[in-house]
Amino acid sequence: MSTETDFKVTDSEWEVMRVIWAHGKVSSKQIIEVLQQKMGWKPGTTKTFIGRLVNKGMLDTETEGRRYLYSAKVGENEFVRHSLGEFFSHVCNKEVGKTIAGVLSGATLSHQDIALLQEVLDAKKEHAVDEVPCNCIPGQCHCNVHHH
Amino acid sequence: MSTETDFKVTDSEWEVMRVIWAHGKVSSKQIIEVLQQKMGWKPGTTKTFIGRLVNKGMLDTETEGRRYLYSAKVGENEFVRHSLGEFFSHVCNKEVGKTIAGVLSGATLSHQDIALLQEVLDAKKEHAVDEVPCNCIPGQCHCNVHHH
DNA sequence: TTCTTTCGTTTACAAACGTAAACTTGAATC
DNA sequence: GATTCAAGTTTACGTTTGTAAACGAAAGAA
Repeated sequence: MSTETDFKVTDSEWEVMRVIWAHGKVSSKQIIEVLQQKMGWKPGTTKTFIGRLVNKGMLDTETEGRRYLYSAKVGENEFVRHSLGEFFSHVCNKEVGKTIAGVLSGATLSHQDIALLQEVLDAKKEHAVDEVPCNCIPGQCHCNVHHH
Repeated sequence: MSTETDFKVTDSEWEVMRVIWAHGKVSSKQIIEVLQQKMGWKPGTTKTFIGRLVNKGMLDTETEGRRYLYSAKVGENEFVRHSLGEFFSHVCNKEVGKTIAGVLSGATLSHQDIALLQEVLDAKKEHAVDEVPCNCIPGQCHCNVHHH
């Protein structure tokens, strides 16, 4: 029963979050409907995830008569950004650029996206370094293998 | 005891994988050492994770005398790319560009990285679309909320 | 050859997760 | 008012994960 937002949700819970983010404020009934469609979940299943998300402190609840209206305590963008950051903690800093280039090349992008990316990239050009320092411990990445 | 590579590892197992990728081919002793350092894991803990990775079909084992030398069945890049793809399955296609721009702006990049990214971006410019189609089901993203 | 070290395998066990039914309680209906 | 419905809460239960000790067998040391 932590009151803290620990920012850690499972894949299933993420499905629930997306419905909530999409609506902003939504009843369990609606969440259940959407996920019954997409995931084939029984109402009870969705109820469990909603409950767990409330416990994890990811959701705010607003009483509407007898029922609750759920809303997210953390915005979707912020959440995605945070999770991506966690993801990249598994990757050597030296590789981040290439990794991003990888996703980029696989993504479908609009002209607007490209303009935005170009902008960000241009800004980056200003502070580019000659070599990104490796942030891994010895033995956990190629930059720093302890060859016996 | 699946023999299939299911490409799904936990955070802890990922730590083990990184050591293996870094070395290419490595003994459990070395893995244990590295992770005792980084994670403070007891040898038994690391052994468990190695065993589970073998079961999951993520590792190849080569007998060297009595011991094993472990190596990854899947390359780190391929794996990271795959995992990132899974990650983005939680995000509306429409948002992918902005999301990438987000990580990009937070990353430390080398001149080389930037050159590569510029290249990829330029290539993307050719096939940019006017609007990225939303790939979400109704009710799970802003593009497609079912307003009652 | 016996003792000890080493390394893979088994077993352990609590917490988290996926999946869901059962229960409770206030509300709406007959 | 009794019955039914709807929604949140409890309980359930098998699997996965985190964390590790115990065990067994082979290899090296004495």
